[in-house]
Amino acid sequence: MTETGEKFDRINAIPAYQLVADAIEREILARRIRPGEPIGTEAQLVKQFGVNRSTVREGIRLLEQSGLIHRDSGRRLTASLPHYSRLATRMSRAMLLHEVTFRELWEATTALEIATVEQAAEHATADVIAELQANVASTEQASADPAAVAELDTQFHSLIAKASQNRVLQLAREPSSLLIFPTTEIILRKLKEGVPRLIQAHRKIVDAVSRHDKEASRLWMLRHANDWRRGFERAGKDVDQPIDRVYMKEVMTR
Amino acid sequence: MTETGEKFDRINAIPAYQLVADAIEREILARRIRPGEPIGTEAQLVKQFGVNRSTVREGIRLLEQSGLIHRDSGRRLTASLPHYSRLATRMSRAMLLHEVTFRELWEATTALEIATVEQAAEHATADVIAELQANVASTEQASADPAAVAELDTQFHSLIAKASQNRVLQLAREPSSLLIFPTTEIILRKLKEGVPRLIQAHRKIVDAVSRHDKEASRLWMLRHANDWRRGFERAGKDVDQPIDRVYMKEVMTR
DNA sequence: ACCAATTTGTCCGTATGTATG
DNA sequence: TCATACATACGGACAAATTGG
Repeated sequence: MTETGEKFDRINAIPAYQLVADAIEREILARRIRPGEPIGTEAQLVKQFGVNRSTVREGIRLLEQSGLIHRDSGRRLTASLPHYSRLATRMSRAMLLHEVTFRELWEATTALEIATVEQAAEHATADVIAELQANVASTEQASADPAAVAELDTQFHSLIAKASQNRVLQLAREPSSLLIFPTTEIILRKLKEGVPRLIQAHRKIVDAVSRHDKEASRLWMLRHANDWRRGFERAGKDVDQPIDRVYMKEVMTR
Repeated sequence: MTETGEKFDRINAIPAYQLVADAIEREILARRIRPGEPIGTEAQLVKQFGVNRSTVREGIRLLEQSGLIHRDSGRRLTASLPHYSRLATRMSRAMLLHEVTFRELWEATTALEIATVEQAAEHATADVIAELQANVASTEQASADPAAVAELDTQFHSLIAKASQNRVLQLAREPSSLLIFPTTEIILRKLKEGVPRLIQAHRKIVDAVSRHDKEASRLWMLRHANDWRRGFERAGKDVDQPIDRVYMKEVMTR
């Protein structure tokens, strides 16, 4: 394979479409093109890069997927901030393909939710607290409908993340939460006592957060997480099995 | 714009290249194409989808970027597991573009590293512990060279994540660690006492993990994190400023 | 180690639908 | 309303690289 007296490195010809994508990406990351600004039309890019139209288009597809560019009202290509949800969805899919277990998900999610609620207790504003209270009220109203409660539970934890005012935590918690919260519905459907316990935990958490009580926030989030895992086990699921893809339809569809 | 007596919904024509990408993605996510299996040649896809080759190629670019498909040694397209590092890099870039602050990064990273080291204390095997000990020994050897120490520090925390045997934590911690660990070098360069303190913390953490002592692991990781933040402040940086893109070159280059 | 078939990378030209001014 | 610009999609072509005898 490799000759003894090699003098030259292997030439790795990078495809032109990749170079096009790299060039545009560099401009955006270096902030020479700001989010919201137009990239230019395909014809302009063809002229600037000196490659064919098809090549430019392939390059654009690469960036489109990563969320760095975005076609505005159908037409113009503009630079954009990659949105969290998009990235989170990809991460979730990767986790599914890697067949992670519920235990792994639970451990990570618990740690992240606790860290998040502690920050929420520190930084929550009146606005967000009002939203949280509204959420808890809605959950009480919907307590007979497991699907609605599960949906509101997901929203509750997103609001806590919003209250934390920490975008890194928001970003880090989203992929696992996307995977784990759908199981809430299954748990609630099987366990009668699930809904009242969930509502109590949520109410206590909102109380603690609104009092800026970090310790109580942490404690109730921990209890909430433990309930959740116990619910999973009592629903007859094995925490060491890969999470069931059957229940994850919502993650698979874009 | 909208007429009063509308009978039909707006037709949103999804581009053909997008449909091609979606179709292939569905097959992979549904496990009808397993990771490692070939997708087929472009010509075959042209025949199956009944679209032009350029269209197929654009669709392929979308999947290529998301990591679901991969060009093997030659040119063949095969399905693949999206690798963590690839996704983590994208997340890191998103954080940079969103101009997150060091404080946000520090809070999230601290929470994640502590959760990770606790799991490591529970699940670490002899193999990984040996790797950790080797890492600490190397760090002691290299203690005069801040760049080398920073590099080994990053590796140390990756090994802790490996020891945790929790892939979700591994995935969740990587984006923020990619951003925060490069600052280590800057801190170490400015603060003489940084290196010995880092080495001591690492040694204590390895000790605690190898004794499966969760409490001690947590404690020393927390101290390590606090050192780090104090170092950042003493190096004259403001924790509430967006992280400096100047120091993040390594994240920007693929 | 050579050769033929296949496959990818790139290019050209063209047609069509549609958003914008 | 209409003209223009632009993105989408198609068909065909050729050179270089890879594959599999």
